[in-house]
Amino acid sequence: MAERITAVKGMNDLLPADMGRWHFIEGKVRDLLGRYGFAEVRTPILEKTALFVRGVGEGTDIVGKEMYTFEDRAGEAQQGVMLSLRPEGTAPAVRAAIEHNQFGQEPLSRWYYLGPMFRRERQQKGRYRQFYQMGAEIYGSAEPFADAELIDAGWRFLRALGLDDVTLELNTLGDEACRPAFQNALITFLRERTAELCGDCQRRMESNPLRVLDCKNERCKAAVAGAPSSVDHLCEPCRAHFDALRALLDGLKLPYVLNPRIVRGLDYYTRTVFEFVSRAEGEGGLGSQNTVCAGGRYDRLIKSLGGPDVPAVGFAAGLDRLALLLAGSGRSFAEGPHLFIASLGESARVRALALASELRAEGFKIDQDLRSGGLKGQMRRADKVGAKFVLVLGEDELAAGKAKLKRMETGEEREVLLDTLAAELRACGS
RNA sequence: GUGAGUAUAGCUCAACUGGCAGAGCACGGGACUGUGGCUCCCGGGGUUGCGGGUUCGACCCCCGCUACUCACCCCA
Repeated sequence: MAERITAVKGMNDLLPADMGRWHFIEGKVRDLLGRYGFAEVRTPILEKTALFVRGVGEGTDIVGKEMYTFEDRAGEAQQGVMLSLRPEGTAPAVRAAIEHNQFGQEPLSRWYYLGPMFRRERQQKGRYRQFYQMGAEIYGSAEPFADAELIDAGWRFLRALGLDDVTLELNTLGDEACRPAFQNALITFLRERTAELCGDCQRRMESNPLRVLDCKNERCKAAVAGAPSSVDHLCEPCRAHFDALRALLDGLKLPYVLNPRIVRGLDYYTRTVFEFVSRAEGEGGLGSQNTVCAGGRYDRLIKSLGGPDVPAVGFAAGLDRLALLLAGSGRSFAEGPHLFIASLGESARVRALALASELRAEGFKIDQDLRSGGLKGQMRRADKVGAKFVLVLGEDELAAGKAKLKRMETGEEREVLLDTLAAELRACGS
């Protein structure tokens, strides 16, 4: 036997049995975001590495050590260009918007994307090297109304999935006017308590002091309990923005908790940041990877990527994690056929093939067993694939232009004319 | 990148102190000649992750490797 070639580490096959959940999630993305006026954009999976270095931030872990990067084959006279599999969706969407002059043509745009992202991390529950993200972005409004509508869209999306134990956590990071002062205050505070911090945090103090606030170590948590909060160091415009957003969320009856420990891992965020966190625990939960959707405002990103000075706010949701939550919910997302046609005898088989084709053309989802076999086996098959109805087509029925239509759920069965079968199925509410 | 745990049938797991590798589910068939689910019966399926060592004998003990899982880190 030849040696087997297996999938690349951290990259999962989504098998047909999983797709019911995924279609459900993707359907809700299109439905919900469509209602809010978001239009889909699809960008390439491969981008120039420079896009992420500039857009996401050179110092971030994502860009610094998690990207799949390689040199493109060199052309005739030029050097190869460094390319990367996209690790996130915002920078590519912004790149496309700039490239196609979206900002020159529409002062306000709502875009969403959906697709695979790649990060070379050590995988664990809900964290894979190829994973799927949906993201929504609003370009062109600096006002808190944009933040509020976007958060509302994320909230309604998660509710539409039936995820009730998800909570919204909110924070603000300030902007270039007030964040430096806050960071200085924080660093001063931390320096006085260096001895109480874990090794990781002593390192983070210099590299990314905000992260110390997010440490799970109990001693660190205690040490930073009285740390300065970004909310207390906001400049006047940032404070007004945050207060207005909170009032708008209250008006939307959208519950949230303030969490000063939320810090985003991407450099481009300003002002508003938020996370939707799943509180489900145990088998159906997500363990430590429980942030299911997260985002914030990034007013400087478009300009820093060479576009006009246009403000933006957006979020991304991890679809693998949502699928995991749905899988643990015990709900069924089976996509069974309307009708399974069971045929007996060669001429009935021939008729069944044509009948299936006609009904499929009418819009019905039809299944049949393509192997010859007894009625029992075909019934079992129909049950297994979750068919709502079974049509039993034998030689006797065929001669009379009839067949028996059985509703699987109740077992009731009655004769129907083949000519009126489509109308019958429609009437049955299938 | 760091730490811990696990590895036996497609899946979930058994197998006493080292003594013939098993069950449930799933799959196929039958009980029921043209009626699914429930029940009962039968069946196919295995290099016990890989390599070495100890032993009369290894799923079991020892060493190495690999993979996976969870956690840290990071993030959605």
